[in-house]
Amino acid sequence: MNLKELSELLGLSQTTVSRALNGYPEVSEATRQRVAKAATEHNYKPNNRARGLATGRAMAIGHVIPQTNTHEMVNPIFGDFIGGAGETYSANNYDMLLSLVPDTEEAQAYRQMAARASVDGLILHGPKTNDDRIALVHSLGLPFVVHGRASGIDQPYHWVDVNNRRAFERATEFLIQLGHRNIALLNGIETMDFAQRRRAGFESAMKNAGVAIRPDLMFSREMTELYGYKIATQLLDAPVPPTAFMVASLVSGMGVRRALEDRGMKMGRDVSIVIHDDDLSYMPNGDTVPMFTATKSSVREAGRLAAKMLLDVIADPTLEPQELMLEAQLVVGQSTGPAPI
Amino acid sequence: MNLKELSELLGLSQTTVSRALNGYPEVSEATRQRVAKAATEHNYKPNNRARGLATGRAMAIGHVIPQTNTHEMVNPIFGDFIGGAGETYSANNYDMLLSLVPDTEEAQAYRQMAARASVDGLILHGPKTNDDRIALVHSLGLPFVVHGRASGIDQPYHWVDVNNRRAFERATEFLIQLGHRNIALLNGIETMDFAQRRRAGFESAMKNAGVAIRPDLMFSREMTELYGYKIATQLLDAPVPPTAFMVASLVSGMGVRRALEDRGMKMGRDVSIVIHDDDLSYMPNGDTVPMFTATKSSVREAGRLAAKMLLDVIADPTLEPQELMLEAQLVVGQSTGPAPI
DNA sequence: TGCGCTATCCAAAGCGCTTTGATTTTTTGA
DNA sequence: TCAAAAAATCAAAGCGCTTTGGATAGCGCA
Repeated sequence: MNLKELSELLGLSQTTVSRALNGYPEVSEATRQRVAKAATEHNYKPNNRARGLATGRAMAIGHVIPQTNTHEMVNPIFGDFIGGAGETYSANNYDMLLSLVPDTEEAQAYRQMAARASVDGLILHGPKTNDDRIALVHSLGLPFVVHGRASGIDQPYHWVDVNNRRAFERATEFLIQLGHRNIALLNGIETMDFAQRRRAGFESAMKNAGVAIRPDLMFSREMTELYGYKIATQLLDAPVPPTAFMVASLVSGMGVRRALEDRGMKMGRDVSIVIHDDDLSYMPNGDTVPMFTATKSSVREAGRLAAKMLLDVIADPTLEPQELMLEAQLVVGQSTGPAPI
Repeated sequence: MNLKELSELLGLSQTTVSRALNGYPEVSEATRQRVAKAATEHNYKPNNRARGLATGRAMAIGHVIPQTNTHEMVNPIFGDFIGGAGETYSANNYDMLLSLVPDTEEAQAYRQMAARASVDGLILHGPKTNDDRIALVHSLGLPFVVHGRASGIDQPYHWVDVNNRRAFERATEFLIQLGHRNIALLNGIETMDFAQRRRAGFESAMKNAGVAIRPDLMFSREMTELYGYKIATQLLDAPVPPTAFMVASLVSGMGVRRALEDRGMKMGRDVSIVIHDDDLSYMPNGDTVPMFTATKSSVREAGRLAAKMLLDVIADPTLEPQELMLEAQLVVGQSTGPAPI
C-alpha cells in the first residue's frame, strides 16, 4: 500500500492525502479524519526512503562503534547508553543507525554516513585526548553531540559528560577524611579523556589535603576483573601496602575484593574500596545498602540527554554550543571504613 | 556532490557513471577508471535513500530491542551479539537499524519497519515459548533469523542457537561424576525459551544418573549478582545444603561465591559451582585457568553467524529453513572439585 | 561499399514521497 | 447579488538514484 494507491482509494489527490497525514492546516477536518481512518485500516506507513528523498531528512541518527579486535571495553557502557538514546529516538520517530567497524575504518564510517546522507546527526562515543574525530565530524557538516569531552580541542562543540574529575576528587576526599593516606588508584586506560580527568581529580584531592602521592600506587589499564585482582594482590604484599583503593569500575573492584578475601581481609574494615559505578542497569551494585561505596552516574540517563540534545541541535542548527555536565553521586556502601591504625 | 554533478563534470551521462561505479560490463575500462578516480577525488558516495528507492533494497537490517522499564537483562548479551552481527553487516555494506522500544510497542515496531520498507530483513532476539512475534514477522513477509529457538511454533524458520540443553546436561553430568548429588539449579527466567532448555538438560542428566531432583533446589529468576547471593545464602543454611550449584550466568555465579566466602567456605573444595558463561568479551572469566568451571559459548560469534545467515536468506529468499546449532564448550576451572564426604 | 555485429554510451522513465504554484469551491461582506 | 477573500483541493515538479530501451560508432567481412 503506497500513497498513490491510498489516494486513489479515497478519490483524493496524493497532495491532499499527504497533507492530511502530516497535519498541514489546508485540509478540512472531515477529510483528515477520513484519510486517517483509511491509513490505519490499510496499515499505510509512508516509505521512509521516499520521504527522506523528498524532505532531505533521514530521520535517523548515526552511532559509530569502533571495534578493536581484542576486547571491546566500551561495550557494557555503550549498551546502556544506546538504551537511553534509543528511548529518546523512538519517542521522536527517529531511527538509530549503528555502524560497527574495525577501529582502523572509523573515520571512513563517518565520511560514508555523511556522503550517503543516511543520517541527520551523529553521536560520538568515548573521546580521547586531542581526538581528531571531532575535527573530522565537524568538517562533514553534520550536527553532532559528543558523549564525554576531549581536551585539546579548540573549536566548541556540543557535549554531555559526567563530571569525572569532581567525582574522583570527592571520593578521594572522603577516603582521606576516613584517615586513609596510602591510597591506590586503579584507573582505566588514560588515552581516554575521562580517565585523565579522573586521575586529575584524585591528584587534586591528595594535593589539597597535603597527602603525598605515591606513583607506585597508580595504575592505568583496561578495566577487567583480573586487572583489579592482580594489582591488588601485588600491592597488598608490598612493604607499605595501601589501606584504600580508588577503582574506576565495578568489575575491577570485584577483582580487588577477591584479592582481599584471598588474604582473609575484610573489605571496609582492613581495606577500603571506592569504585566508580556507571550504574549499569543489569548489574546492580547490591541491595538497599550497596556492597561498594561508589561514585554513581547513570549511563542510560546520559544517553537520553545526549540524544535529546542532538535532536534539539538538528531542529535548530544555529544553536549555541550546548554543554551539559552531570554530577555523579557519592553513595556510601559497605566497602569503606576508617583507616586501620 | 551527486550523480548529476559528477556526470556533468566528466562529460558523461548519469547512466554511464552509475554503471561504471556499480561494475556493469557495458562500460569501457578506460571510462571506468576515469569515473572511479573522479568519484574518489570528490568523495562521491551514492545517496543511500535515492539508491534504495530505485532498487527497492534498503541495505539495512533491523533489530528491535524491547525495553522493560525495569532492568534490561538481555542487555550485555545483546551488546555482544550486535557487535558480532555488525561486523558481518559492515563487511557486506549493510547498515544496522536499531529500534529500542517499550516492550508493549514491540509488535508495532516490527510492523513499522516493514511498512516503511526501511530494512531488508530482521533479527529476532530472545524468543520465548510460543513466541507470537515469530508469526507476526512471518506475516510481514520480511526475511528474518531468530537468535534462539521458540518451542511451540509449527512453521519452520531460520535460526541460530546454542545447544543450551546439551550444555547443561553435560555440565550436570560432570558434577554428578564428581560425586555431587545435591545440586542446586539457579536458572534464568523460564519464560525465555533457552532457560527452559537449560532446565531440561539439567533434569535429563539427573534422571539418567538416577539422582533425585529436589525441587527445593531449583530457582528461576532474573540473573543478577544479588539473586545468586541470596539464594545461595538461604540454601547453604538449609538442613541439607547443596554441594554444588549450576548457575546460568557469570554474574549470579559471583553472587554465589560471595555467599560462600561469607561463610568461610572455599569454592571448588567445600562447594562446587558451574556457570554458564556467555563469554562476553569485556568480562573474561579469569586468566589462563578460569576462575569458574563454565559452559562457554561466544555470543559474538553467534551474532556473526546469524547475520551471515540472514544476508544469505535475503540474497536467496527461496532458501530452505536454515538451522544452525552451536555447541557450547565445557571448560574446567577452579570452581569445581569432588563432592566433600 | 555496405551490412550486421558488438562495444559504448545515452535519454528518459520510474521508485514513493513532499511541496510549489495553481485551480476550484465555498464563504464573506457590502 | 456578486466580486473578493478564504478554504480546500489538485497537477506536476523534483529529490538522486537505477534501469529499460534505444542510439551511435567502430569493426570485420563479403
